[in-house]
Amino acid sequence: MQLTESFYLQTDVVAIARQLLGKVLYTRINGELSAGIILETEAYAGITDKASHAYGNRRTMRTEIMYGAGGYAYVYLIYGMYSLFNVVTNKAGIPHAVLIRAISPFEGEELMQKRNNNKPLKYKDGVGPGKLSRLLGIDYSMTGTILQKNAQNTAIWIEDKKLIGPNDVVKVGKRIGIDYAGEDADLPYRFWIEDVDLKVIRKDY
DNA sequence: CGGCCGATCCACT
DNA sequence: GTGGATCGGCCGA
Repeated sequence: MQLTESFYLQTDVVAIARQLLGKVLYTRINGELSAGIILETEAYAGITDKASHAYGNRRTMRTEIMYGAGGYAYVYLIYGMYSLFNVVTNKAGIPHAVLIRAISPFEGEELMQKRNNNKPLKYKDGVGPGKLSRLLGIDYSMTGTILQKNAQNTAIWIEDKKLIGPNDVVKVGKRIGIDYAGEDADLPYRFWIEDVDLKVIRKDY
């Protein structure tokens, strides 16, 4: 049920990005649980990918976590105010990662509403990499967290709850906001669910 | 609904 | 000193 180390150690980051659709991303922050169904992802293929922070084998303190083994969180701050959550993949030494771009609230909705300025949750509130981090309580200080449920007060992990139905269609397209990446900006590394069955779960939003 | 633009701060040069 | 894997408010249509 919980995704194990071997899932994250797979070598095809694009395939992993696709497989993460429909999985459930959990956070327990200071003991409080919340979770969302992953609706949109992007693959970042390491040193050969001009859109990746690790392009050209660039190693800095910020990107170092991507050079470790898969199964850890790479979280970074952008535009001074948004924490973007990535899943590190592949074996140690290969800095691949998957950016999670959208979720649909699944568990802990009252808590997420509190994090949403106490405004009732709408579908759009989980769509966008900065927004889903806010709903789940993820911030950039959590970079390096292992993606396994454990006894800690604060943890991040992903479960497969078999939520994908026969009518859920996976769409593929270019990644967002990476115009600087030249020809790599056109790679079909973004995946999202054009959902039919999943809509049942989020019909209240 | 689409385009424009300011917010805000850390890592990197 | 610079600029970003974004967001939301404002504007006009």
